[in-house]
Amino acid sequence: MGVRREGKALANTGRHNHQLCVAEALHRAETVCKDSGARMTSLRRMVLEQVWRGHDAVKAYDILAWLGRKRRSANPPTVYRALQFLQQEGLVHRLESLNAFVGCSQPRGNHQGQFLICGKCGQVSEMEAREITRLVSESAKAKGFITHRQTIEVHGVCGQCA
Amino acid sequence: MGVRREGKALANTGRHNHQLCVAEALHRAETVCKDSGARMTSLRRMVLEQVWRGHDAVKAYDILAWLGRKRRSANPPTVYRALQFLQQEGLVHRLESLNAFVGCSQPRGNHQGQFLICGKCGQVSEMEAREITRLVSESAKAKGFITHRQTIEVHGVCGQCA
DNA sequence: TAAAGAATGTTATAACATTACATTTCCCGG
DNA sequence: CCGGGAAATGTAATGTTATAACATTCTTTA
Repeated sequence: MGVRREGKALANTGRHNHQLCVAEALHRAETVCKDSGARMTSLRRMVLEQVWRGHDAVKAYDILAWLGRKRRSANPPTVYRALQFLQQEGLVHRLESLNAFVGCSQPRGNHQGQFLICGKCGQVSEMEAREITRLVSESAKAKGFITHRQTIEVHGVCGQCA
Repeated sequence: MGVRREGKALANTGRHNHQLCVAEALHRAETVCKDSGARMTSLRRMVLEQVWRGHDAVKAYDILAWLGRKRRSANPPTVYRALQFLQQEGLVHRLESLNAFVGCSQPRGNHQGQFLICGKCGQVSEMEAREITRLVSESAKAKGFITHRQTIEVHGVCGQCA
Protein backbone atom coordinates (compact mmCIF):
# COMPACT_ATOMS: atom_id res chain seq x y z
CA MET A 1 0.00 0.00 0.00
CA GLY A 2 2.84 2.44 0.58
CA VAL A 3 0.87 3.87 3.45
CA ARG A 4 2.44 3.98 6.86
CA ARG A 5 0.11 2.53 9.43
CA GLU A 6 -0.67 4.82 12.25
CA GLY A 7 0.75 3.69 15.57
CA LYS A 8 0.51 5.12 19.02
CA ALA A 9 3.27 7.59 18.27
CA LEU A 10 1.31 9.15 15.47
CA ALA A 11 -1.97 9.28 17.27
CA ASN A 12 -1.41 12.83 18.42
CA THR A 13 -0.06 14.33 15.25
CA GLY A 14 -1.98 16.90 13.34
CA ARG A 15 -1.97 19.38 16.17
CA HIS A 16 -4.86 17.91 17.99
CA ASN A 17 -5.40 16.07 21.18
CA HIS A 18 -6.56 12.75 19.96
CA GLN A 19 -7.62 11.52 23.35
CA LEU A 20 -10.29 14.13 23.09
CA CYS A 21 -11.48 12.74 19.76
CA VAL A 22 -11.77 9.32 21.30
CA ALA A 23 -13.54 10.58 24.37
CA GLU A 24 -15.99 12.49 22.24
CA ALA A 25 -16.61 9.52 20.00
CA LEU A 26 -17.33 7.31 22.98
CA HIS A 27 -19.61 9.90 24.45
CA ARG A 28 -21.51 10.31 21.21
CA ALA A 29 -21.87 6.55 21.10
CA GLU A 30 -23.54 6.51 24.50
CA THR A 31 -25.93 9.22 23.43
CA VAL A 32 -26.78 7.62 20.11
CA CYS A 33 -27.41 4.27 21.72
CA LYS A 34 -29.47 5.72 24.51
CA ASP A 35 -31.62 7.44 21.90
CA SER A 36 -32.05 4.38 19.75
CA GLY A 37 -32.48 1.96 22.62
CA ALA A 38 -29.48 -0.05 21.48
CA ARG A 39 -26.97 -1.52 23.89
CA MET A 40 -23.49 -0.11 24.01
CA THR A 41 -21.70 -3.10 25.47
CA SER A 42 -18.11 -3.25 26.58
CA LEU A 43 -17.08 -5.28 23.55
CA ARG A 44 -18.63 -2.77 21.19
CA ARG A 45 -17.01 0.02 23.11
CA MET A 46 -13.61 -1.63 22.75
CA VAL A 47 -14.09 -2.05 19.02
CA LEU A 48 -15.25 1.52 18.61
CA GLU A 49 -12.27 2.72 20.60
CA GLN A 50 -9.98 0.77 18.35
CA VAL A 51 -11.60 2.22 15.25
CA TRP A 52 -10.81 5.58 16.76
CA ARG A 53 -7.18 4.79 17.58
CA GLY A 54 -6.40 7.37 14.88
CA HIS A 55 -7.91 9.01 11.85
CA ASP A 56 -6.86 6.41 9.38
CA ALA A 57 -8.91 3.46 8.22
CA VAL A 58 -8.79 0.41 10.44
CA LYS A 59 -8.89 -3.16 9.24
CA ALA A 60 -11.20 -5.68 10.86
CA TYR A 61 -8.36 -8.13 11.40
CA ASP A 62 -6.22 -5.49 13.07
CA ILE A 63 -8.99 -4.93 15.54
CA LEU A 64 -9.27 -8.66 15.91
CA ALA A 65 -5.57 -9.03 16.67
CA TRP A 66 -5.69 -6.23 19.18
CA LEU A 67 -8.76 -7.74 20.79
CA GLY A 68 -6.94 -11.04 21.02
CA ARG A 69 -4.36 -9.39 23.25
CA LYS A 70 -6.99 -7.85 25.51
CA ARG A 71 -9.31 -10.76 26.18
CA ARG A 72 -9.48 -14.51 26.24
CA SER A 73 -11.17 -15.11 22.96
CA ALA A 74 -11.45 -13.24 19.72
CA ASN A 75 -12.73 -14.59 16.46
CA PRO A 76 -13.76 -12.88 13.27
CA PRO A 77 -17.49 -12.85 13.98
CA THR A 78 -16.86 -11.01 17.21
CA VAL A 79 -15.33 -8.10 15.38
CA TYR A 80 -17.57 -8.16 12.34
CA ARG A 81 -20.67 -8.22 14.49
CA ALA A 82 -19.52 -5.30 16.54
CA LEU A 83 -18.63 -3.37 13.40
CA GLN A 84 -21.98 -4.13 11.87
CA PHE A 85 -23.72 -2.87 14.97
CA LEU A 86 -21.65 0.30 14.99
CA GLN A 87 -22.43 0.87 11.34
CA GLN A 88 -26.13 0.46 11.97
CA GLU A 89 -25.92 3.06 14.68
CA GLY A 90 -24.04 5.31 12.31
CA LEU A 91 -20.96 5.35 14.52
CA VAL A 92 -18.57 3.94 11.97
CA HIS A 93 -18.40 3.81 8.20
CA ARG A 94 -17.04 1.14 5.99
CA LEU A 95 -14.67 2.22 3.24
CA GLU A 96 -15.38 -0.09 0.34
CA SER A 97 -12.26 0.73 -1.58
CA LEU A 98 -10.05 -0.18 1.38
CA ASN A 99 -12.00 -2.96 3.07
CA ALA A 100 -11.64 -0.98 6.24
CA PHE A 101 -13.48 1.18 8.71
CA VAL A 102 -13.40 4.70 10.08
CA GLY A 103 -15.18 6.38 12.92
CA CYS A 104 -17.93 8.81 12.13
CA SER A 105 -17.83 12.13 13.89
CA GLN A 106 -21.32 13.27 12.96
CA PRO A 107 -23.50 10.28 13.62
CA ARG A 108 -26.75 11.96 12.72
CA GLY A 109 -29.31 9.57 11.44
CA ASN A 110 -28.85 8.25 7.99
CA HIS A 111 -26.37 10.70 6.58
CA GLN A 112 -24.49 10.27 3.31
CA GLY A 113 -20.86 11.19 3.55
CA GLN A 114 -17.97 11.47 1.15
CA PHE A 115 -14.57 10.25 2.19
CA LEU A 116 -11.22 11.81 1.42
CA ILE A 117 -8.51 9.19 1.67
CA CYS A 118 -4.91 10.34 1.69
CA GLY A 119 -2.60 7.97 -0.11
CA LYS A 120 0.44 9.36 1.69
CA CYS A 121 -0.47 9.34 5.37
CA GLY A 122 -3.56 7.18 5.25
CA GLN A 123 -5.73 9.68 7.05
CA VAL A 124 -9.37 9.71 6.12
CA SER A 125 -11.64 12.64 6.49
CA GLU A 126 -15.33 12.74 5.97
CA MET A 127 -17.12 15.49 4.10
CA GLU A 128 -20.81 15.87 4.07
CA ALA A 129 -21.54 17.97 1.04
CA ARG A 130 -25.29 17.92 0.49
CA GLU A 131 -24.72 19.36 -2.97
CA ILE A 132 -22.82 16.26 -3.96
CA THR A 133 -25.40 13.93 -2.51
CA ARG A 134 -28.09 15.87 -4.31
CA LEU A 135 -26.31 16.11 -7.64
CA VAL A 136 -25.52 12.41 -7.67
CA SER A 137 -29.05 11.52 -6.75
CA GLU A 138 -30.53 13.75 -9.42
CA SER A 139 -28.14 12.65 -12.11
CA ALA A 140 -29.13 9.09 -11.35
CA LYS A 141 -32.77 10.00 -11.38
CA ALA A 142 -32.35 11.57 -14.82
CA LYS A 143 -31.42 8.06 -15.94
CA GLY A 144 -34.48 6.61 -14.29
CA PHE A 145 -32.52 5.30 -11.33
CA ILE A 146 -33.73 5.62 -7.75
CA THR A 147 -30.87 6.08 -5.32
CA HIS A 148 -30.80 4.30 -2.00
CA ARG A 149 -27.21 4.65 -0.97
CA GLN A 150 -24.11 6.37 -2.29
CA THR A 151 -20.55 5.19 -1.95
CA ILE A 152 -18.23 8.10 -2.58
CA GLU A 153 -14.56 7.67 -1.80
CA VAL A 154 -11.95 10.07 -3.06
CA HIS A 155 -8.32 9.03 -3.24
CA GLY A 156 -5.60 11.63 -3.35
CA VAL A 157 -3.32 13.64 -1.10
CA CYS A 158 -4.39 15.59 1.95
CA GLY A 159 -3.45 19.15 2.78
CA GLN A 160 -0.85 18.19 5.35
CA CYS A 161 0.96 15.87 2.97
CA ALA A 162 0.82 18.12 -0.07
CA MET B 1 -27.25 -10.67 -2.05
CA GLY B 2 -30.82 -11.15 -3.18
CA VAL B 3 -29.67 -10.40 -6.69
CA ARG B 4 -30.34 -12.86 -9.44
CA ARG B 5 -27.19 -13.63 -11.37
CA GLU B 6 -27.47 -13.09 -15.03
CA GLY B 7 -27.27 -16.26 -17.05
CA LYS B 8 -27.29 -16.83 -20.76
CA ALA B 9 -31.05 -16.62 -20.84
CA LEU B 10 -31.01 -13.08 -19.56
CA ALA B 11 -28.21 -11.85 -21.73
CA ASN B 12 -30.56 -10.50 -24.35
CA THR B 13 -33.14 -8.86 -22.14
CA GLY B 14 -33.56 -5.15 -22.07
CA ARG B 15 -34.53 -4.90 -25.70
CA HIS B 16 -31.04 -4.94 -27.06
CA ASN B 17 -28.92 -7.32 -29.02
CA HIS B 18 -26.27 -8.16 -26.54
CA GLN B 19 -24.07 -9.93 -29.04
CA LEU B 20 -23.60 -6.52 -30.53
CA CYS B 21 -22.47 -5.09 -27.19
CA VAL B 22 -19.90 -7.84 -26.90
CA ALA B 23 -18.70 -7.42 -30.44
CA GLU B 24 -18.34 -3.71 -29.97
CA ALA B 25 -16.49 -4.16 -26.70
CA LEU B 26 -14.04 -6.55 -28.32
CA HIS B 27 -13.56 -4.23 -31.22
CA ARG B 28 -12.92 -1.26 -28.96
CA ALA B 29 -10.41 -3.39 -27.10
CA GLU B 30 -8.45 -4.04 -30.25
CA THR B 31 -8.41 -0.36 -31.06
CA VAL B 32 -7.42 0.72 -27.59
CA CYS B 33 -4.61 -1.79 -27.44
CA LYS B 34 -3.38 -0.94 -30.88
CA ASP B 35 -3.23 2.70 -29.84
CA SER B 36 -1.47 2.05 -26.57
CA GLY B 37 0.86 -0.59 -27.93
CA ALA B 38 -0.46 -3.14 -25.47
CA ARG B 39 -1.05 -6.75 -26.42
CA MET B 40 -4.58 -8.03 -26.63
CA THR B 41 -3.93 -11.72 -26.13
CA SER B 42 -6.41 -14.52 -26.41
CA LEU B 43 -6.57 -14.99 -22.65
CA ARG B 44 -7.32 -11.33 -22.12
CA ARG B 45 -9.92 -11.45 -24.83
CA MET B 46 -11.61 -14.38 -23.14
CA VAL B 47 -11.69 -12.59 -19.83
CA LEU B 48 -13.02 -9.42 -21.40
CA GLU B 49 -15.68 -11.40 -23.19
CA GLN B 50 -16.71 -12.96 -19.94
CA VAL B 51 -16.89 -9.58 -18.23
CA TRP B 52 -19.25 -8.63 -21.02
CA ARG B 53 -21.44 -11.71 -20.74
CA GLY B 54 -24.08 -9.26 -19.53
CA HIS B 55 -24.47 -5.85 -17.99
CA ASP B 56 -24.18 -6.96 -14.43
CA ALA B 57 -21.03 -7.04 -12.35
CA VAL B 58 -18.89 -10.12 -12.75
CA LYS B 59 -16.88 -11.76 -9.99
CA ALA B 60 -13.29 -12.75 -10.57
CA TYR B 61 -13.91 -16.26 -9.35
CA ASP B 62 -16.85 -16.70 -11.69
CA ILE B 63 -14.59 -15.84 -14.57
CA LEU B 64 -12.06 -18.23 -13.14
CA ALA B 65 -14.58 -21.07 -12.97
CA TRP B 66 -15.70 -20.42 -16.52
CA LEU B 67 -12.11 -20.29 -17.68
CA GLY B 68 -11.48 -23.59 -15.96
CA ARG B 69 -14.07 -25.17 -18.25
CA LYS B 70 -12.50 -23.68 -21.36
CA ARG B 71 -8.84 -24.45 -20.92
CA ARG B 72 -6.44 -26.76 -19.21
CA SER B 73 -5.36 -24.55 -16.39
CA ALA B 74 -6.90 -21.66 -14.56
CA ASN B 75 -5.70 -20.19 -11.34
CA PRO B 76 -6.54 -16.95 -9.59
CA PRO B 77 -3.51 -15.01 -10.83
CA THR B 78 -4.50 -15.75 -14.40
CA VAL B 79 -7.77 -13.95 -13.98
CA TYR B 80 -6.57 -11.18 -11.71
CA ARG B 81 -3.72 -10.35 -14.04
CA ALA B 82 -5.98 -10.17 -17.03
CA LEU B 83 -8.43 -7.99 -15.13
CA GLN B 84 -5.65 -5.70 -14.01
CA PHE B 85 -4.48 -5.33 -17.57
CA LEU B 86 -7.99 -4.58 -18.79
CA GLN B 87 -8.40 -2.00 -16.05
CA GLN B 88 -5.17 -0.32 -17.03
CA GLU B 89 -6.38 -0.08 -20.58
CA GLY B 90 -9.64 1.34 -19.32
CA LEU B 91 -11.63 -1.56 -20.72
CA VAL B 92 -13.11 -2.70 -17.44
CA HIS B 93 -13.87 -1.06 -14.12
CA ARG B 94 -13.75 -2.55 -10.69
CA LEU B 95 -16.75 -1.98 -8.45
CA GLU B 96 -15.33 -1.60 -4.99
CA SER B 97 -18.59 -2.04 -3.18
CA LEU B 98 -19.23 -5.39 -4.90
CA ASN B 99 -15.73 -6.78 -5.34
CA ALA B 100 -16.61 -7.28 -8.96
CA PHE B 101 -16.02 -5.97 -12.44
CA VAL B 102 -17.96 -4.43 -15.31
CA GLY B 103 -17.06 -3.65 -18.85
CA CYS B 104 -16.51 -0.05 -19.83
CA SER B 105 -18.26 1.14 -22.94
CA GLN B 106 -16.39 4.43 -23.27
CA PRO B 107 -12.78 3.54 -22.76
CA ARG B 108 -11.44 7.00 -23.41
CA GLY B 109 -8.26 7.63 -21.57
CA ASN B 110 -8.49 8.21 -17.90
CA HIS B 111 -12.15 8.91 -17.46
CA GLN B 112 -13.93 9.06 -14.12
CA GLY B 113 -17.27 7.34 -14.14
CA GLN B 114 -20.11 6.92 -11.71
CA PHE B 115 -21.84 3.59 -11.42
CA LEU B 116 -25.51 2.91 -10.93
CA ILE B 117 -26.00 -0.51 -9.42
CA CYS B 118 -29.49 -1.96 -9.36
CA GLY B 119 -30.17 -4.00 -6.26
CA LYS B 120 -33.04 -5.82 -7.97
CA CYS B 121 -31.65 -7.05 -11.27
CA GLY B 122 -27.97 -6.50 -10.66
CA GLN B 123 -27.46 -4.45 -13.80
CA VAL B 124 -24.83 -1.80 -13.63
CA SER B 125 -24.77 1.28 -15.77
CA GLU B 126 -22.06 3.81 -15.99
CA MET B 127 -22.66 7.54 -16.03
CA GLU B 128 -20.03 10.02 -16.83
CA ALA B 129 -21.28 13.26 -15.38
CA ARG B 130 -18.45 15.76 -15.54
CA GLU B 131 -20.36 17.98 -13.16
CA ILE B 132 -20.16 15.33 -10.48
CA THR B 133 -16.48 14.72 -11.06
CA ARG B 134 -15.86 18.44 -10.92
CA LEU B 135 -17.99 19.11 -7.86
CA VAL B 136 -16.38 16.29 -5.92
CA SER B 137 -12.93 17.41 -6.91
CA GLU B 138 -13.59 21.01 -5.96
CA SER B 139 -15.27 20.14 -2.70
CA ALA B 140 -12.21 18.12 -1.81
CA LYS B 141 -9.93 20.92 -2.88
CA ALA B 142 -11.81 23.31 -0.60
CA LYS B 143 -10.62 21.05 2.20
CA GLY B 144 -7.05 21.18 0.93
CA PHE B 145 -7.28 17.75 -0.63
CA ILE B 146 -5.92 16.95 -4.09
CA THR B 147 -7.99 14.35 -5.88
CA HIS B 148 -6.38 11.57 -7.87
CA ARG B 149 -9.23 9.13 -8.27
CA GLN B 150 -12.89 9.02 -7.40
CA THR B 151 -14.89 5.97 -6.49
CA ILE B 152 -18.56 6.71 -6.93
CA GLU B 153 -21.02 3.86 -6.75
CA VAL B 154 -24.72 4.40 -6.37
CA HIS B 155 -26.94 1.64 -5.07
CA GLY B 156 -30.63 1.69 -5.77
CA VAL B 157 -33.20 0.51 -8.27
CA CYS B 158 -32.99 0.94 -12.02
CA GLY B 159 -35.71 2.24 -14.30
CA GLN B 160 -36.71 -1.17 -15.60
CA CYS B 161 -37.14 -2.61 -12.13
CA ALA B 162 -38.93 0.37 -10.62
C1' DT C 1 18.23 -16.54 -34.32
C1' DA C 2 19.46 -15.40 -29.69
C1' DA C 3 18.69 -12.22 -25.98
C1' DA C 4 15.37 -9.51 -23.49
C1' DG C 5 11.17 -8.65 -21.94
C1' DA C 6 6.27 -9.71 -21.67
C1' DA C 7 2.86 -12.99 -20.66
C1' DT C 8 1.28 -17.04 -18.56
C1' DG C 9 1.61 -21.29 -15.55
C1' DT C 10 1.89 -23.12 -10.94
C1' DT C 11 1.93 -23.60 -6.00
C1' DA C 12 1.10 -21.75 -1.94
C1' DT C 13 -0.77 -18.69 1.20
C1' DA C 14 -2.57 -14.21 2.77
C1' DA C 15 -6.47 -11.35 3.63
C1' DC C 16 -11.29 -10.66 4.19
C1' DA C 17 -15.85 -12.34 5.66
C1' DT C 18 -19.82 -15.44 6.86
C1' DT C 19 -22.57 -19.60 8.44
C1' DA C 20 -24.29 -22.28 11.95
C1' DC C 21 -24.85 -23.52 16.26
C1' DA C 22 -23.69 -23.35 21.45
C1' DT C 23 -23.49 -20.58 25.51
C1' DT C 24 -23.88 -16.57 28.26
C1' DT C 25 -25.77 -12.24 29.60
C1' DC C 26 -29.32 -9.01 30.22
C1' DC C 27 -33.82 -7.31 30.86
C1' DC C 28 -38.47 -7.44 32.07
C1' DG C 29 -42.86 -9.22 33.94
C1' DG C 30 -44.56 -11.83 37.60
C1' DC D 1 -35.87 -11.74 43.46
C1' DC D 2 -36.37 -15.10 39.97
C1' DG D 3 -37.45 -17.37 35.66
C1' DG D 4 -38.37 -17.03 30.65
C1' DG D 5 -37.21 -14.93 26.39
C1' DA D 6 -34.41 -12.07 23.64
C1' DA D 7 -30.05 -10.14 22.69
C1' DA D 8 -25.20 -10.66 22.72
C1' DT D 9 -21.19 -13.30 22.56
C1' DG D 10 -18.34 -17.64 22.02
C1' DT D 11 -16.66 -21.14 18.97
C1' DA D 12 -15.49 -24.00 14.98
C1' DA D 13 -15.55 -24.42 10.51
C1' DT D 14 -15.56 -22.77 6.03
C1' DG D 15 -16.38 -19.62 2.15
C1' DT D 16 -14.67 -15.81 -0.67
C1' DT D 17 -11.38 -12.59 -2.52
C1' DA D 18 -6.59 -11.57 -3.67
C1' DT D 19 -1.49 -11.75 -3.90
C1' DA D 20 3.46 -13.51 -3.52
C1' DA D 21 7.05 -15.88 -5.50
C1' DC D 22 9.13 -18.35 -8.75
C1' DA D 23 9.10 -21.35 -13.22
C1' DT D 24 8.09 -21.61 -17.97
C1' DT D 25 6.65 -20.14 -22.49
C1' DC D 26 5.87 -16.88 -25.95
C1' DT D 27 6.96 -12.64 -28.83
C1' DT D 28 9.45 -9.02 -30.35
C1' DT D 29 13.42 -7.09 -32.03
C1' DA D 30 18.19 -6.23 -32.78
